[in-house]
Amino acid sequence: MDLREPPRRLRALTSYAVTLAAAQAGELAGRRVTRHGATKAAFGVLAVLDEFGPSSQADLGRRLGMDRRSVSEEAARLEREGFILRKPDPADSRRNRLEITSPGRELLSQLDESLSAMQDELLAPLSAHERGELVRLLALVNRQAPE
Amino acid sequence: MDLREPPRRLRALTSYAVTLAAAQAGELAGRRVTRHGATKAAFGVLAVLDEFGPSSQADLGRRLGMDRRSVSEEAARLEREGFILRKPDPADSRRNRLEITSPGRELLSQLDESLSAMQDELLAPLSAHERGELVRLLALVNRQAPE
DNA sequence: CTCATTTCAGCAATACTGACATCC
DNA sequence: CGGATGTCAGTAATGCTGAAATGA
Repeated sequence: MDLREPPRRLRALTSYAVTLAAAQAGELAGRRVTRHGATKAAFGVLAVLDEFGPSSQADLGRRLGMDRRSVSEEAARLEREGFILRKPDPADSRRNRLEITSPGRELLSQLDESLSAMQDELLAPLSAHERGELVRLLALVNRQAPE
Repeated sequence: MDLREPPRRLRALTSYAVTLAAAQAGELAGRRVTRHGATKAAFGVLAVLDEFGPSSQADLGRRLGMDRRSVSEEAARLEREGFILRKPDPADSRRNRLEITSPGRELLSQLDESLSAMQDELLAPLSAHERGELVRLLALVNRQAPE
C-alpha cells in the first residue's frame, strides 16, 4: 500500500487535479525566475510595462490583481536593481510613473526564454493538440465570474 | 482600455491559466466547506479515515502531503468537535490512532454533496466530454515527478 | 470636501523548522 | 543506540488593512 496515494474522494475532484497542477507550475516557475534573481511578480510588472508602456503603481496592481503593498515592494526592488525607473508623474504628482529600462527589457527577454522552457517542461507529456485543448478548456473554466 | 486585462505574456502561459483555475477552485471549495463549519484539510482527513480505516497522524500526513503540525491541529479540532476519535495506539504508544466517528461520516457525506455541487459549478461551462478531457490532460501533467 | 495614490506600521493566517519528550 | 511520532514555541514569508501624507 502506497502511503502517497491520496483518497479516492480527493482524486475524484477535478479541482484537486487543478490544484496539484498549479502547485507544480508554481514550483517550476518559481525555480526559473529565482535563477535570474527575479520573482514571479517581477515578471508580471515588467511584462505590463513593456506591453502597455509607463504606468502608475495602482494601475499596475489592478491589471495584475496585485495588492498595492505588493506592487510597492516589487517596484522598489526593481528600481533598486535598475530594471525600472520610478519617478513622480509630472501630470499627477501623487503617482509614481514606472517605466521599464533597457536592462529591464533584457531581463524580461531572459525570463521569456526561461518561462517558455518551463512551459515545455510542464507540458512535456502533452502533444501539441492536447496543449491547445488544455488551454481552451482552462479558458472556459476561467471565463466564470471569479466572484 | 480595460485595466483588468493582463499582459499577453501572462495569458500566453498555460501555467497562468492553471493558476487562475486553481485559485477559483480553491475559493469555491473554501466557501463550501466553511458552510459546514469545516476546512479543506478536514475533508481530506475524514476521507482518508473513511477509505483506509484508522491511521496515525504521520501516515495521514504522508498520504495527504500535509505537515505534521497541520495534521496535529486539524486532528485536534476534529476530535474536539466529535468527528474523529484520537486515542493512543495500543500497538505503538507513540502514535495517535485516529478513527472516524459516525458524526464524522455524516459530515463527510455532507461535504461530498457540497463539493460535488462545487464541481458542477466550476465545470459548468464544459460538456461532459470536455470534463473528461480536462481530467485526462491534468492527470498527464500531474504524472510529472513533482520533485 | 471628496477621492485617488503611495507608503508605512502592524496584523492575521499559513506553513514550516527545531527542540523536546516519548517510545519502538 | 538510531529512528519514528506527536507536541510545542518560535520563525518566516505572505497578503492584507488602517492611517497618514500628498495631491487632483
